[in-house]
Amino acid sequence: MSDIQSEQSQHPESRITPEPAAVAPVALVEPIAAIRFADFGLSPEILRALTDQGYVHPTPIQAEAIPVVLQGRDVMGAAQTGTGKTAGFSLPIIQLLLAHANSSASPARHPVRALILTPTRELADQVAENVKAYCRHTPLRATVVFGGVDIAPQSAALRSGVEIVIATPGRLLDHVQQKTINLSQTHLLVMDEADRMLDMGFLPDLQRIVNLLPKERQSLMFSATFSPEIKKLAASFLKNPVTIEVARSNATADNVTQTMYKVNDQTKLDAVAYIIRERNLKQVIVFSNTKIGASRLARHLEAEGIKASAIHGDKTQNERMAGLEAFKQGEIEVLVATDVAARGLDIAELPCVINCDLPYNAEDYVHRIGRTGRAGASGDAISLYTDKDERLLVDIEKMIKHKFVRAELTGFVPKLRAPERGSERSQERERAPRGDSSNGRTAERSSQHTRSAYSAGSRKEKIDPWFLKPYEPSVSAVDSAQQGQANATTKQPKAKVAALLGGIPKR
DNA sequence: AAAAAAC
Repeated sequence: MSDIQSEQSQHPESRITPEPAAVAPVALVEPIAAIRFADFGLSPEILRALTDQGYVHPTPIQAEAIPVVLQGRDVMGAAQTGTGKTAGFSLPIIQLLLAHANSSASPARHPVRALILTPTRELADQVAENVKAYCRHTPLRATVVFGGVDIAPQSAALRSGVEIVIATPGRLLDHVQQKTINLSQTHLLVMDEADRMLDMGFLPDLQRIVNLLPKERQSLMFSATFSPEIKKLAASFLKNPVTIEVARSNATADNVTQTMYKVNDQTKLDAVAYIIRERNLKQVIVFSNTKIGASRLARHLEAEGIKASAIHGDKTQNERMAGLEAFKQGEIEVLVATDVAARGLDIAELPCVINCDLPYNAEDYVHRIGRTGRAGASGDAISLYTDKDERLLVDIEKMIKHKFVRAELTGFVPKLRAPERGSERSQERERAPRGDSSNGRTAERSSQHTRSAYSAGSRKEKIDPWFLKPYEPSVSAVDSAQQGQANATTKQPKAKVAALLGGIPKR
């Protein structure tokens, strides 16, 4: 570590040298030449689909996961962002469905046999595209189901018969209620971004869905981040699981250069514009912690002549999808996003990610910067922080087990502006454009899932040096209240989770 | 603290 420190203090912007890993870093991403997909006994149809896409050798997570899933085992899989987790679970699932003929005498010739859950609609869409490509030469059919779009075509697709459904939780339950989907034959469950799916906000819906599945089933969980607490919760959904870790959980991708710039709250937006100009960035995602902040930053960049667009949960689904697509097509240089875009999204060769705000959850930092440096490519992650963010910064350092160099943004001259009156927030609310969101559902939705009482609480003020303590991450909202206190009791949050699970009303 | 996820 000490050599890393000194190296960085000489070159404040130099890359964060990764900790010596058990395996050479690149080996965690690079396909393994000694193994071929054909070695796993995958059907010729699947192999043909892989050949279509030019895939011959599996990545390490794929090499480890595929045989284990084929054996019928439950899996808890951790691998860094951009290392091929999707294929790691999709390929063996497809193989299992092909190998075990449908034994159901159900009137539907194609009962749903595998369910893949994701935390965002765009990710569901992306995973579905992948799965469909892998199924292309097989008789299996896959469809995607998520909210914010017309339900009728989804119902039609489900009626026509599909073996694999990729879904976000809310709309899936909607289909359950409307009886357009039957999960009684669904013996395969995958939770993508599993730690997020087990977050307090998702857990009730998740529990309802799991209750609809056969007890005899195979369950798989994948993510780049698993806190110890979430691991325990995850285990309660798994039966004698095999843990697959091709790198330490919570590790950032090794090939991403991470930079931390201290900035002033008032000049943040200028700082982002400055960085984009200075580095001549033509393709960058900028993360904001709030929907309002994302919209405001996008407007600011546009005013600066930078082609930008915001995506967040108050945009219509059409706007979200159009924004993402425009960004992928290069029509937009900057995609300003909330954490709706933090996880899973695979944007080819994205060179850079900027955190305009440090994320509240350290885990999200790993996922956000994981949008760059995928599939072995190199990437840049630039984060802005203010003096109020020191605690968040330390949380991130503890989790990824790296200490950042706190750099200054030199040569940066913020624009002068008329001083604002009143709180920034209330002003922004007044200024928030109507059309920015609204299909009219927004207010309704935000009030509908009430904030849980568990999210209340405060962090401790004083912190010990991070390197003296083992990593004790936040479990989303579950124990954020407790984690601040020294020797946080783990009993209490667990009891709360149990109470919540037990207290979920049946629909 | 916030965001996400059904209508």
